[in-house]
Amino acid sequence: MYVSYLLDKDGPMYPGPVRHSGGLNLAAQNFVGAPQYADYGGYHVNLDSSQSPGTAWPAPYAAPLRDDWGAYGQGAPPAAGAVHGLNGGSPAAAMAYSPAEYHHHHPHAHHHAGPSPHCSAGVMQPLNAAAAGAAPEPLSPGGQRRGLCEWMRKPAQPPLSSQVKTRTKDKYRVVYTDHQRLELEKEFHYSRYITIRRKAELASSLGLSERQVKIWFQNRRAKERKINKKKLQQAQRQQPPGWVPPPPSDSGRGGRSSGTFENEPVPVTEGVRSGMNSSVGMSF
DNA sequence: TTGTGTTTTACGACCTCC
DNA sequence: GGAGGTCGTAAAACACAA
Repeated sequence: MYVSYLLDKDGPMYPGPVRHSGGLNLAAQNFVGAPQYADYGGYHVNLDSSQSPGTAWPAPYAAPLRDDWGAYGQGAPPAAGAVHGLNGGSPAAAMAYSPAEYHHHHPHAHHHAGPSPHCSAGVMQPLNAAAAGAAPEPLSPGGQRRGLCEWMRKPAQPPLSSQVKTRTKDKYRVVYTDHQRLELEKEFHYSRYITIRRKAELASSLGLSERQVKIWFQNRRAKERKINKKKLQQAQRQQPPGWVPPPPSDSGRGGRSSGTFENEPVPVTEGVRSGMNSSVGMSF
């Protein structure tokens, strides 16, 4: 699950439909060895502090910060491939990046143990091909898959009036591009709680508002909780009678540090809130 | 084509922490 | 008081079976 839903989807992009039927040849698309994501629920915190936080991300993140609805309609992500399209070389070169690279670009990357799935995978979309007007990917055998780099070909358009919506309007939600979702998933994979800095960077690079990024992470955590809950229920059904499930890790609503996950890093955002638990979630 | 179920954005309410 | 957390939910987008 998790990123896999992106990978096996890769359907039409915004503003078109996003999902497509059936799990398709995702590995060949964006990742090598995409199944590594399958268990990133096993994520845990790596306190190895030898990984010094990187500095601010390089120049590709030049897209202006937007807020809220103003972000909609940014069809094409930044040509630089936003987060990980690192160089201007061949697509393959652009797609590949090493854990070291990741650490360089992800100040908080040291939160994560071991090589990153998608780092080790080492293959990403040829992000920087966008500017070159990459040719569409071949269709999947199922014929429903649209081009992998579909989003690349979408011109940056001003928000249509129909895209600038409030909830009270007839159409109030947009569908994120696969690229946006992929980058968000990647970030989530590295840390379930995004820092303020990373949120700003990601929002800028993806053409989303910080609010959207924040809400995406909230929803993503909720999704994971839902999945974990389902797994737990299934496990309970398989337990012998009398088996007592572990107590819930937390309760309640709200609260910045009330983390409800087992093994959940403390929700920390940025050093701004200096008094926060710095042992886990805070890296700088 | 349509009905139904699931997933994805987005929000409000409520909470905790600074 | 503000920021950001969870929880619950609305509604669009989508998948899929009939």
